[in-house]
Parts: sequence; C-alpha cells; structure tokens
Amino acid sequence: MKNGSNEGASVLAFDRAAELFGVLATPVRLRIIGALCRGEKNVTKLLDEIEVSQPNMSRHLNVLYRTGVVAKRRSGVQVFYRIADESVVLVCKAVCERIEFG
Amino acid sequence: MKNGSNEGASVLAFDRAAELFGVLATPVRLRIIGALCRGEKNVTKLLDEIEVSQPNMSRHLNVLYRTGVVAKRRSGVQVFYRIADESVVLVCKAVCERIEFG
DNA sequence: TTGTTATATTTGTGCATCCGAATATTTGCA
DNA sequence: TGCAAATATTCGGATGCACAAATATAACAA
Repeated sequence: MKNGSNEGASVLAFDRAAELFGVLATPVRLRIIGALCRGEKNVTKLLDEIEVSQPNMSRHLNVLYRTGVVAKRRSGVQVFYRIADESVVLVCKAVCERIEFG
Repeated sequence: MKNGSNEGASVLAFDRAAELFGVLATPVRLRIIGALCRGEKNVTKLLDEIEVSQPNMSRHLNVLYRTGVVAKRRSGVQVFYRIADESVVLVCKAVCERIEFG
C-alpha cells in the first residue's frame, strides 16, 4: 500500500482513537464516567457507588484524567472529579444504548 | 454500594460496552473498519491497503468477525469481508473526527 | 494427484495492563 | 507538632494481547 488511499482520517487519528477506545475498554472506568454524568463527585462518593478498591479507583481516575476525559478540583482534603469531555460521554451512551437494545 | 443507583445501564451493558471498546482499541482494526466502509473487500485487497502481515490481518479480521463488527462471504479461494454493524462505524467516525478537529 | 494461490491457525515471546497489598502524601484540625 | 481522614503511589505478580515466524487448511486448476 504505502499511502494513496488515505481519505479522511490520518494515521495519527487512528492511533489516538485506538488509545481513547483503550481507555474506555474497562467496565470500571465506564461506570465512573456514568456516575460522573450525574454530577461532580469526590473519590469517597465514587467509592460508595462503584465496587472497587480505593487504590484502583485512584488509578482509574488518573487514567481518565491524563486522557482528558475528566477534570478534577481539590477542596480541602477531598478531590472532586467531573466530566471534562462531553463528546466521550456521548460515545459511551451511544454504545451502551446500542447494547441495551441490541 | 451494592446496587441502588443503577439507572439506565445494567452491569452487563458496561461489560459488553467495554468489550466492544476493547475491540476498537487497536489502530489496525480501526484501519480495517475504515477500509471496509468503502465497500466489501477480500483479504488480499485489505493487505494491499493496510500495512500488516497476513497472519495478523487474518487474526484481526477474526476478532472483528466474532464480535459481529464485520461479516464474511466465501467466493472460491477468496474471502470477502464487509461491515456488519453500521452503528460501530458511526462510533468510530465520531471518535476519529472528534480527534481530527480536537 | 500435484501444484498454486488465498486464507487461517499454532507457537513462542515481549510488552502492556489490571489488580491486591502495602505505603506514601496531602490537608485540616486539635 | 501530632493525629486522622482522604487520596495517591509503589511494588509484585498474574493475565491478556499483539506480533513474528512457521505451519496448516481450503479451493481450484492442470
């Protein structure tokens, strides 16, 4: 092949898209995104809603933060997370609904 | 937690969505999907467009086939693959475009 | 049957990732 | 300063995935 039929999406776009899909390829992270759709929450609250250990929650939140899916805000001892990229939420909703009614 | 705030998406939906996202988390598979958007193609044609070894191509195609993303049809010695789930294509396009203009 | 082209499968390996357990850091308060 | 709660990080092991290389299967033609 070697180029020629590269309409629309660049090579880099595929890499970055795959990276984002990889971030979404974990049930726990999808649950976190789902929980944050209903408003900003601190870690303890998320731990209360989602069954996962505290270190794991912290790790998953960090992955979502580094990839720009969520944002965070410190308030005293607590750290509040919120959705930072609504388009990712739309993609998640689309896929989850597709599966619900598939 | 233990249930209580499970609006909208069931636990299984998250698992299945994560599984689908995992299938899409590989640049090569995204390229295959992109190539098949422009019409049904046999393996040799795909190998001509996408830089990947033949055994790997076969393996990726099998993953896409098992998860229902693509369908296949045998014609003599050749096997033609095509998109079987358009909604997956929409998700890929949405994400790739989001990245292009992000 | 033999050969040839097209496609699939197996095997082994390196690498990334997910997790549990333990520990560290940060912040506020007494 | 010393303590407690909230959150983050490190470490080790286990599992899975993507790849290359080699081999196997399928379909057809001569």
